[in-house]
Amino acid sequence: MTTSTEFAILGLLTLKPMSGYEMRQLVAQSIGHFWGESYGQLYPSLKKLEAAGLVSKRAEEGTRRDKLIYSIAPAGREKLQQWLAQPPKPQPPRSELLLKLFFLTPGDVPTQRRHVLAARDRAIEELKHFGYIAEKLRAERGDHPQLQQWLMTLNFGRHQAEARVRWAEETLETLDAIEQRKPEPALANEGEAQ
Amino acid sequence: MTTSTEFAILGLLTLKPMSGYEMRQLVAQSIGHFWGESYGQLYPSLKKLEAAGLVSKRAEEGTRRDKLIYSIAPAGREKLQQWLAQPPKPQPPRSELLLKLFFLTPGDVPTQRRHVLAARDRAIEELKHFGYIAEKLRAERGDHPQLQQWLMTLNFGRHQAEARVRWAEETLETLDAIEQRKPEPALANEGEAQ
DNA sequence: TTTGGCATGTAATCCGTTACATGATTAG
DNA sequence: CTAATCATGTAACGGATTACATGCCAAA
Repeated sequence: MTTSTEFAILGLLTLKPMSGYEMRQLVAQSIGHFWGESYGQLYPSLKKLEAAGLVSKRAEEGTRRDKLIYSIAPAGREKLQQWLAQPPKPQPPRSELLLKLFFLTPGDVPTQRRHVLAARDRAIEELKHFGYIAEKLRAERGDHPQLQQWLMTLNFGRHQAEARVRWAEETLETLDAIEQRKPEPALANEGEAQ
Repeated sequence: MTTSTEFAILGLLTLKPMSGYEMRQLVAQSIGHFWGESYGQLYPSLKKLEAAGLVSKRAEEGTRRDKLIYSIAPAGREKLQQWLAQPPKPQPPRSELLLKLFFLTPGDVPTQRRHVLAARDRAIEELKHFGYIAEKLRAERGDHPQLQQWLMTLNFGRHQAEARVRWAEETLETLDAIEQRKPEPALANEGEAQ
């Protein structure tokens, strides 16, 4: 069986032959916003792929420690193509943010606000980041045949982030309205004037 | 150590005492769009929570097999409150859809279209579902103190789904434009008329 | 009578991160 | 000299799903 991590590796190797170390770097820069891979996953997977004849390895001696450069083999290309054509399986969602908002005490509006605000700020940061990457791609790789696809995935992230900002702003208004309705959570030393 | 699954359980038990089986059902209906739990996770976690004194168990004999009803203990409530106030940790994203779009052959626009279209349809379905749930909640639980929070989490899902629809529509246009630019992938028996 | 829902649980397995181990090279 | 980066790997652990095992009751 071939896992999605292994297919991700095969995909990366269609860009160019590279080492496990380079892969990790490239993942972080290019597909980091929708995919992650750790060394603990990469190196064993590369061994498996080599054993299965889907990639080939050669050593490149450099000034530092020798690199092990992997290339995708014809069999690997074929398997990858088949996989790419299959309908992607949706990953099960798991949002601690929503879990916390769902279960917080209704009266504890301040904590709800804090969480929503933090989420909004994160989304805004992401938005900036996406804009920056898109710029850079268009400038430096404007001729690459896969540029459109890269921009598609970036756009996905952008739309998602924009949605989170809108949601957060809307939710903050709701929370404000709630706080207006019951101004004070009845502290012990208040309401004495009455 | 207490995991997020265990906190989810504690959260559920603030709604009402219930059995592991009921939890599974309730999760699927209420927080299913942002959280999942399986029996293989629930039952062992309940044991752990009971051993830690965070929940209490009693048997309820009914007409069917005896149910084991769990309630949240004061210590559990306290731990939960602390956890709810901590900033939620974002889950690492992993989207097979984007991975496939990223690595597909640039010329293979039909497959890209298929994936994007399927994603759009799924998002539209979700949208309907969210609308239905929101209606139902407002109608049947219009008085519940946590209604606003439930609607917040639903709204999150709605915004995300709307964003996916927008993204898909935009992307489909891009793909159409690409297909226009190179009308035919040069099939063997075409262009003969020339 | 047999299917499906109620009900609890365990075992196998997968997928993934983190920490650890090692060691060379380079920049400050 | 020392911290960071390059570079490869393993081991431990964690978190979660799936499949399996069991069995009762109700409805078709």
